[in-house]
Amino acid sequence: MTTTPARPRAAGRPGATSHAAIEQAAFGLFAERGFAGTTLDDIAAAVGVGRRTLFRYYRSKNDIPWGQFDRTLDDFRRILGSTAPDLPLWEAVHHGVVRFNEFPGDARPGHRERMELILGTPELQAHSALRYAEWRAVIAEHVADRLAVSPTDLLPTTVGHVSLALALAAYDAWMRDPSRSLAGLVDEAMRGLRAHLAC
Amino acid sequence: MTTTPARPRAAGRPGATSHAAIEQAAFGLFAERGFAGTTLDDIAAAVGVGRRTLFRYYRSKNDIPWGQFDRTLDDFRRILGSTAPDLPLWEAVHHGVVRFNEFPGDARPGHRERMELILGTPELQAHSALRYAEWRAVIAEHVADRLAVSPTDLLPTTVGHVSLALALAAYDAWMRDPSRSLAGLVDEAMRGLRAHLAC
DNA sequence: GGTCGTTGTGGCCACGGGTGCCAATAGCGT
DNA sequence: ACGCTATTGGCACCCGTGGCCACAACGACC
Repeated sequence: MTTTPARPRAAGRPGATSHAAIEQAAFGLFAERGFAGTTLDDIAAAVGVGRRTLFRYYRSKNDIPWGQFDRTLDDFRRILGSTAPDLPLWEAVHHGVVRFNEFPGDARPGHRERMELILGTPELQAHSALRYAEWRAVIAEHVADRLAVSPTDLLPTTVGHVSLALALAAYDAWMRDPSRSLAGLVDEAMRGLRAHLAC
Repeated sequence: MTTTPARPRAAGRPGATSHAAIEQAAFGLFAERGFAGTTLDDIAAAVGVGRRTLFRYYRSKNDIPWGQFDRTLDDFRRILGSTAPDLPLWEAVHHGVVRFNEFPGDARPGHRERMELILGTPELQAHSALRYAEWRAVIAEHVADRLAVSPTDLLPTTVGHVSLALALAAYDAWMRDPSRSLAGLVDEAMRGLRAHLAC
């Protein structure tokens, strides 16, 4: 009889904050005092919430700059899944990576600020390895699917690692030259690699 | 008149332990109770030294499994420097990476144990990103040298990232199948990549 | 063999991230 | 009004890390 709501239904005490509110407060403080110079107490105070509560929204301090990356990975899966199946595999994957890194003009500054923080802070560089592993797995699964092999085989994991390599090289360059487009840099990195390997 | 000793001369109180002793004790405990399950107090007690002293030998707990990687990087630099200058660049780099990962038979078990720990422990996977960056820089410098460009240009950094990608894919496979040779896997990863990119 | 400079040691303390526990809270449906 | 339930947030505690500093042990030199 109940209309079986899609969402599990909202019962119990309402949340005191949101991911968006936390990230906004946190990024403000990071910009002011640096990542290491900002304590979780600072952030909690700025959000107006208990320190303990922060851990209910993010697993760790290091996770805050990444936001809800899980969702982003779902998008990535969808992008790869919608590439033309008759495109050569390497082009499909490359295309997916390029599209994944295309941001609408107004989302740019935010994304850049986020990546500057992540790529410029050693603790975060290290932590990011864990996020990258999830990203690589998405690629490996797509490659394994198209080749009908296991995602843990050498080729799918290799393509995952190499795709990440190109993306990170592009980000490195983007940090040095903000005027370039990220997608263009990923493209250029791929062209450079193919020339390097004498394709 | 003094024979101007190469080493700066040993004065002052002698060290109470050594890197080797610490690593041996630490690896034993890690194998027993896991990395996270081993505290620095445990290690210090096992070595018979104050906890504070451990930080004089390693910058952090995470650095213990990596040993003195700086030295290893010096070797790597030497290996790359001694590749034939008439070899195509990509082959020279690839060759260097392969040789860097060739271990004499008796060094194998130790190296494998070390890498199993590093690659199988999330905290260490994350921390390793910092070591990898140094490793990549060695490659980027070599490539930049041979091409007479800056090490921060897109191509050198791309080659650095991609070389690391191949090495890590090979290590992933090695973890799954210890019977394969690491060098052979790096080689196979490269062949797979070139085929993938239709070289 | 005492004194001095040098170098490594290790205890103490403070800070900050992270976790388990649990009582308090605030909406919902009945 | 009452219970149900999800969320909050305080408290205690562990552990890695770094600053500080007194102290130990050696070589050198007188």
